[in-house]
Amino acid sequence: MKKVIFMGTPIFACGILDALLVSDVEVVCVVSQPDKKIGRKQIITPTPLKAYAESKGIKVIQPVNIKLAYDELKVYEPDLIVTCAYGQIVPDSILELPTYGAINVHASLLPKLRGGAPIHKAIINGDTQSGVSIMRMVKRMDAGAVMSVAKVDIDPDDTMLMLHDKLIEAGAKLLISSLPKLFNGEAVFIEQDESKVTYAWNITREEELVHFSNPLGVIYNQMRGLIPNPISYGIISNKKIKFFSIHKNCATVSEAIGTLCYKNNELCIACDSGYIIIDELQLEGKNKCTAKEFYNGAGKNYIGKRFEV
RNA sequence: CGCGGGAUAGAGCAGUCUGGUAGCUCGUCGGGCUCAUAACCCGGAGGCCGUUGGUUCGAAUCCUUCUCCCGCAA
Repeated sequence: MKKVIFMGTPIFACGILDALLVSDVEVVCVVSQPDKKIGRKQIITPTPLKAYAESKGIKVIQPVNIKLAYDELKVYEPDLIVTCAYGQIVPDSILELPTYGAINVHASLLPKLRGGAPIHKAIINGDTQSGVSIMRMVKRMDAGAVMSVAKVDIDPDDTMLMLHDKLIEAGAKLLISSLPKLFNGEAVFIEQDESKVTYAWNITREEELVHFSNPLGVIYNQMRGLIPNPISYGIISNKKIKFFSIHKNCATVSEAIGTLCYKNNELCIACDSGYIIIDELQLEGKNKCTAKEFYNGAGKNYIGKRFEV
């Protein structure tokens, strides 16, 4: 059996690791980012991949800097390195360690959406199709030659989570079907067209703020592209409201843009060509709740007021 | 001790500043109306007001101890 070292960090990587575990290779070691302090209490939390790998009884190492892990990885005499959203640049010395080199599973149709947030950005951009790509790792981020691709359709109402799950499934299948080709030399690597490169950098705080002066479709894409993480928000009466679950309703709008209204038992926000209807939300300082709960309580005071646009 | 909001009926909240009968919108249960309803009308049940100690004739309310939740910042 071929010996594989797997590198990754978030939940997405867990699904890809699963594919390796059911395929005809031996995962000798998992590399993940160091445990980080998370949340208000700064509790040290293992990465999702670390927790998952350990539950499967796989050795996990977490170098602060991957460059320093060369000797540790070398002893495994790997045949292949597979990465997926690891989060550190892996140096050439390590990439050249395995017989078959190093490949990466990336959640976009390269050369589009290189970077750390390809799933979010695909939806925010309003794309109708995305996918996963498996490519050779090189020094530049997500820039290596591509050996296989699987396309996935994005439905108009998909959230980031829905697309995320579709891409895990597609990525897992793609990896399983790609490994044999790689090992028997049938794999064909095609360089990316550098003229068509786009980037999907990590979401910034500013990108989470909804501007209701934007077109309805833009707002809707932004909101669903950030569900369930990191979640979009608006500001009303100097309070922050996070939008956890929403849908939209195209209609003629009589209220001023950004007005919070209650119509037909639904909590909605007036936009240019329709309403964003809120199903679940969270007011700053409060717990997440349904629109109805919000309306029964504190929310009534906000009806008729306007979000900052 | 990073900054701030919060804990009141099954849920979401008001009441706290200015101490004096526990309230609102829902849900739930019962009854009524209706061809019918998640609609409407009437009625009921359901609270140690987060925890500790104090002030007071009297505390959800003022002072105090602790616990937990949330937004931000990292």
